[in-house]
Amino acid sequence: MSLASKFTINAVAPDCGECPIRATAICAHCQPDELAVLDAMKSYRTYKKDEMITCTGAEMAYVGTLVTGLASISQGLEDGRRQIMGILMPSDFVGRLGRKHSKYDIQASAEVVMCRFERSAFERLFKASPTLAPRFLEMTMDELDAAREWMLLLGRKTAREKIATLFCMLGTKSKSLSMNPRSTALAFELPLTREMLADYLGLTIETVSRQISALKNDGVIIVQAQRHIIIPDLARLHRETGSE
Amino acid sequence: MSLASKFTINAVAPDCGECPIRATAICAHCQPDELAVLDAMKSYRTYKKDEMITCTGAEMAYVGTLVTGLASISQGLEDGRRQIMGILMPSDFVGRLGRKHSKYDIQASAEVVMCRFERSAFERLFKASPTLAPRFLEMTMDELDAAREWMLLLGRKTAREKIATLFCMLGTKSKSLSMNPRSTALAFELPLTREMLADYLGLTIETVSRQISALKNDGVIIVQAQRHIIIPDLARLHRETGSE
DNA sequence: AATTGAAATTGATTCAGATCAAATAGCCGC
DNA sequence: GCGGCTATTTGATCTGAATCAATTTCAATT
Repeated sequence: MSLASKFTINAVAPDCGECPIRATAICAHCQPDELAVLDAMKSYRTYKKDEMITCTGAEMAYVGTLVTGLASISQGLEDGRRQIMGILMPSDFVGRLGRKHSKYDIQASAEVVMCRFERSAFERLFKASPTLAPRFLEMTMDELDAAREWMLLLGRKTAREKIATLFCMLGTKSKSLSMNPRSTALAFELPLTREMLADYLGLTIETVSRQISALKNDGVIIVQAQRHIIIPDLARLHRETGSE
Repeated sequence: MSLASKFTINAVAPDCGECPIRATAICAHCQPDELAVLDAMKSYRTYKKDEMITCTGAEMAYVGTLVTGLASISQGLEDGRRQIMGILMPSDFVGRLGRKHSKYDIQASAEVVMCRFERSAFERLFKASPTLAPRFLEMTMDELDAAREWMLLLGRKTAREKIATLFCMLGTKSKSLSMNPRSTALAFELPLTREMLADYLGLTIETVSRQISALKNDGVIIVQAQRHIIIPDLARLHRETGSE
């Protein structure tokens, strides 16, 4: 059986030892005994693209880790304006401990597999565990740093700088994952629609589209098939971000 | 000796039992034995108005709690644009555990007294303590929620809504502290200059000033002596925030 | 009370990004 | 390969907030 079918089709929870995000999720530092407890508690669930994982005010029966796919955390104003506060990627944790009702909308933007734990049971284990809390704290502090970096972007950067900053981040991430980190040119697949980009960057889709075109025309990026972005020179792109 | 002179003039650390923020700071849940350790470790330091408590890239020898006064956490773009990511008030914690160098500028906006701990010693105690980490996690999650709420404000609210949202928050806080929470009218002292308001809300000082004047002309707020704000009707102000 | 300097307001104008409105490009099922 | 989608790009115009430019207010000092 392929990994993909194991994780996305059957939604049968495989052994934690085979989990692709074992080293980076909330369970990263768990010892075998704790892992066995989590293993027994967990259940997998698949969410289709665009399905809501939770929404503002809803009771959260489960917390858990995003195993595969992509999701957004967002908040809306009732007139339709929406701001995405974060993009959830594999190994990110979903659910705020100690809170019964969600403050945010969390929506799958691609098919998602979650490794879920019943919330109150998880909270009990969390209190007793020597490894879960430190890892969770670390992850929460990283999220806080990311949120603050985004506040600078939302409050003070121009539309062009916003796009450049996001592409620079995605490029840097793809570089760190790539085989050949010495090469200056690099590429990545944009996992977000123009609408999500707009809601993430505090812009409209039209402005997003125009600024991507402008960066393309200026040779800072190469756009292939709308979603495939090539960065010929990351340092050049970085100079467009307004930072440092 | 008055409390004020104890905390702001001599900067001699008083006993934790007398500390005005004992119940809400990171030490809130400490038992007497732990408190004694913290008591022995702590030192007080005063920062003058506008003094930098730390700045981006600087090594943080100390972490600690803001006891009195007010400070801002901010990040700047080298062309002078600046975004305030948070306002630190008494009982807020300063310093990110596990990080040697500050990512942010932290500046006193009024005379500040900090209750400080040598960073590495505090981190050692933190790992061993049964009460510090849960409290710190709780505080960090609250900061993350606040940051995300601010992302919605920065990315999607109009200038008028931004001002209304901040005033509504300050008004609500002052109401919860007030003697007479039943009264609909309430007042507070704005602790921020127009420049800080602008850097916090992602606006210019001119726009801040214009929108405050507009809310005043529309009877939503009453402004006395530039910094003293009266809210005749909190529900009316809330309707201007764009939320809910 | 007069002086001074910073903080805040107000006015005139500009401009970046939003809004309104087509046109074009991909994509899926048939 | 052909409709019928939806996503995206591009164009024209409008507008909210920024910028530029004076005042005015206030607080501190003399």
